[in-house]
Amino acid sequence: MLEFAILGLLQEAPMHGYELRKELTAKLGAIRAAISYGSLYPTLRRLQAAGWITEAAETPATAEEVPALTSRRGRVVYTITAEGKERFAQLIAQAGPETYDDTGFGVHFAFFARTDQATRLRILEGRRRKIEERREGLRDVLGRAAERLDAYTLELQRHGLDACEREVRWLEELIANERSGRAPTVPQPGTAGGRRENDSPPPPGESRTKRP
Amino acid sequence: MLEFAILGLLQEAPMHGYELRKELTAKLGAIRAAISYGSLYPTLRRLQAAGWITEAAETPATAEEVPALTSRRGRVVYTITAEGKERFAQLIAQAGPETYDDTGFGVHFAFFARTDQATRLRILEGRRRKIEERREGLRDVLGRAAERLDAYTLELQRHGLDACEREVRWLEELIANERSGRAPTVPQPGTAGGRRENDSPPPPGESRTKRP
DNA sequence: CCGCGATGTATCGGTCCGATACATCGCACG
DNA sequence: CGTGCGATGTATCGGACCGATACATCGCGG
Repeated sequence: MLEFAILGLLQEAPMHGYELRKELTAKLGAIRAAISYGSLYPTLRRLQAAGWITEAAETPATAEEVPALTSRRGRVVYTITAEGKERFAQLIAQAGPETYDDTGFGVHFAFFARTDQATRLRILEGRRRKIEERREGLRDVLGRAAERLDAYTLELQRHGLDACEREVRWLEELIANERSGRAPTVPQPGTAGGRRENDSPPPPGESRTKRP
Repeated sequence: MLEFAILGLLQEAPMHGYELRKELTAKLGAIRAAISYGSLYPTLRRLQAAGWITEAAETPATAEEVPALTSRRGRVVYTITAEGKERFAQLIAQAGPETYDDTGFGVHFAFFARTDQATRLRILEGRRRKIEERREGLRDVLGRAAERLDAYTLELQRHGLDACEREVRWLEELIANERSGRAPTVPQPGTAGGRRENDSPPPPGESRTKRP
């Protein structure tokens, strides 16, 4: 998961670790708290060893020398390689079961702008299926095993069930949107939120095959 | 977290691993998928080493012998000890930061029936605070950094923000309920669930008269 | 009689987290 | 003028938890 997110982010710009974490936190803030350095740095090292990214110590630039004295520990800037981009595309294409759990889906969704429509659709439907299963499980418990559980546990299940139903509806909207027309956002029916100039999406297809 | 949940469950009845997992899945189904055996068994071993639980191989009962031949691997039944109950009470009392993250809160909430009202209130308020912070973070991103993010990422944030607002409202209700009156459930107008002598939660624990 | 799904115990490698350590920089406050 | 403090920045270590896997028994239907 982290590998996927890092590869995705580095396609937008080279970054150093701290920056990467901030961007990651901003982009994934809705689904997970904050990436830990204890996973970030080892993963960066792993990616580098695999050849997906390269790391380069930031040079003091035009400043002649003065490397002595406090031996300033320079920031390490990571850049994605061609193989890394390939790897990212491959990770998008193959959707394993982990693609549909909470974190996996969230991360994939966050990079939908770099995902082709067919894959988007596939992931959305897989996620819906998974949530529907969870929903059925909760309904079962609330129906059949209700008297075995205490009031607090039941309340928790009810809240979870509600969240499931809500997410299924959200996914339905996204799927419908994705199928007919390629609008990326769900139009908010109730709350008339301003800015409707957003209906024309920036991603007409994924790859802005950027020319270097 | 797993330690907490196991200790809590084993206070209701002794169980073997498979059963434990099923009960755990039923009780926590709203917040996490399913406990893996890869964490369950090592944790049981750890708890046993610490003296919180004891394990006993299920004897073939009255069946004289026949231990030979296929050497049936008996089920291992785990029972909580007095020290284990003490440990559980201690884990309830001390609320660290992990008590308020998604999983931690869910597990604590699932055992609210064994938690005193003051602690329940403290946990609910801590959780609310945490969710409010997450909500503010999302609002910030949606407000200030909106143009830096693509439409899909924004939609994800919106959905997350909605979930936060909903959870805060849910917590508010629970807190209000907890404060005035000791009703364990949000007043569900429709379902008149019998037994209202339940207003005093079972702190003495020990309810299920399990008879082998 | 044979497979297959449920029951049941257990390990291994790997991902990720939380705590911790250490170092630099700019700025507000006394 | 210094002094501390929060943001920036890199990095490691132990531990929690997961997913895959292995193996064994049991009842049931084909």
